[in-house]
Amino acid sequence: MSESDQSRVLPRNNTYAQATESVLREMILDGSIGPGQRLNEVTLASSLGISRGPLREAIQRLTSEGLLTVISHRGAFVRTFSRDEIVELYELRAALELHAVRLVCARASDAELEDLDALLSDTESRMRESTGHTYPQELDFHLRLVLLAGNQALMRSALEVHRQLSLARSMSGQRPTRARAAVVEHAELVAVLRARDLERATALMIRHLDHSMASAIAVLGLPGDEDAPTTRPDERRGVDGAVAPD
Amino acid sequence: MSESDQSRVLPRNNTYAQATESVLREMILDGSIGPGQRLNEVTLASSLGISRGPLREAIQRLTSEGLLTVISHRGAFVRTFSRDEIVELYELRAALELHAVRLVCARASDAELEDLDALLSDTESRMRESTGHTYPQELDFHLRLVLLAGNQALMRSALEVHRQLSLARSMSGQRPTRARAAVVEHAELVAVLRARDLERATALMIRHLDHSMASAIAVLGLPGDEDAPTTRPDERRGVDGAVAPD
DNA sequence: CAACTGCAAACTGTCAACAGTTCACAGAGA
DNA sequence: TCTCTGTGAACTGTTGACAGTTTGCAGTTG
Repeated sequence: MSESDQSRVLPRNNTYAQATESVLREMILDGSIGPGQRLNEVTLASSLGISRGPLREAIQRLTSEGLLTVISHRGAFVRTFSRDEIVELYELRAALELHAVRLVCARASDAELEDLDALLSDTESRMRESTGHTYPQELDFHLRLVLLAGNQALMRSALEVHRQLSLARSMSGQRPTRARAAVVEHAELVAVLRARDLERATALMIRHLDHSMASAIAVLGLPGDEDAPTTRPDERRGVDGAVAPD
Repeated sequence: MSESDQSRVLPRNNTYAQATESVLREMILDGSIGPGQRLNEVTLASSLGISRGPLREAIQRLTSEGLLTVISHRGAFVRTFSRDEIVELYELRAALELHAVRLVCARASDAELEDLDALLSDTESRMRESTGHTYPQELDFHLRLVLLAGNQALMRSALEVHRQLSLARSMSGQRPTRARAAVVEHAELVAVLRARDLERATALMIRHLDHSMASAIAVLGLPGDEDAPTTRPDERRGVDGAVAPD
């Protein structure tokens, strides 16, 4: 057996069900299907050129990932998110990414942080020239940060949360307006990380996520608190549970 | 329509695929199937009284949950865990539960914390009388704590990690020997939580998880670091990335 | 005796058809 | 006109059969 023949050693990945999972996920995340929309199994299967078996298996996987909701005998729907669910996702994201910051501060090499910094200024300059086409699906800054933490389980969870938030954002047709501010905050974060200042890095990450969450909720507008939309308007808690000082 | 007829309002949960998912998960977690073991689809399906379709859907779900591993054309296997994977899971668990501690400190009512405390001393006394039959699948203390954080997304992730760690532990036939010490540490944690001392609560949780991880790895024994089992024996990092002082 | 080749059994991947449920609409009755 | 009921189309849930792959074993060859 030749050395270059890798098809035997690493798990082959060529079943319709697996391929369908990826394709479907893309269709959901790029808006081809749209939140709340129902997946018609026979239509979708024939349009993908497969039968309903593999399609249903893919649907189960994506349901576990939180991108679909299935109701018995009614079908699978692209998931929608309430305001509260988005807040919950941001809190979960904070849990994961704040821990990632701790791990990165303790483990990442100076070279890795330098790479992250370089990639950031690259993004910045590309942003200045381009007229706002949302930069291609290159791995998001936050996910790169989590990647540097060197923990695959953590990475998997973070990826899942990011996908859900990405879907949630797609519920509004609007484009992100906070991209520029975000890049600045990312740069600040990397700077203190390179100085191995865990305390300030944590504080910056909390602030950054709070801003991001506020923006996401604002752009989505509405669903609001179900029970008390106006009774206690000032007590907005941040991703770490503390009441924002404002 | 009568008021007591709830079957119409909440999503009906009666498909073979969904039921099979629960049954299979139980079989995996209680050791009926055992880590590394292969799931024969035709045997398992007929023993469950269903066909392979719903079974395969359940397998996909449990694979997403990290309890199974499927290899194309070879089948689904109950997952096994390397030493490194267990460390990663404990780090992820730390991310989730440390954040839960923050949220609980900020949000949980005194009454809720009192309930947690009561439940704890209840467990303690039951432990003293019983001769070590692992107390029934009552919701683990840590999961109750996460529940108090009031975040379903966080709870779901924590539950998934706990299930994986539960499976990992089952790789050794041995019973947990650290149960008594754990209960004491739980009590300490609740005490400082009731005092709303976030800093000490965090520190206690980190210590507790470090102990738990050490115990889990010790009881599992072996796989060890692949590359350097003895070259740098002292540099053992804890769940928060810091090198334990010890 | 060791290693390679070819075959057959066992199993997974996929499909098409059947069974049961949901939903929308037409028609009857108040 | 509005509400209720029944019916049928559309769709999901499930099944059994077929196709393709893997794996172990027997036979062969060096």
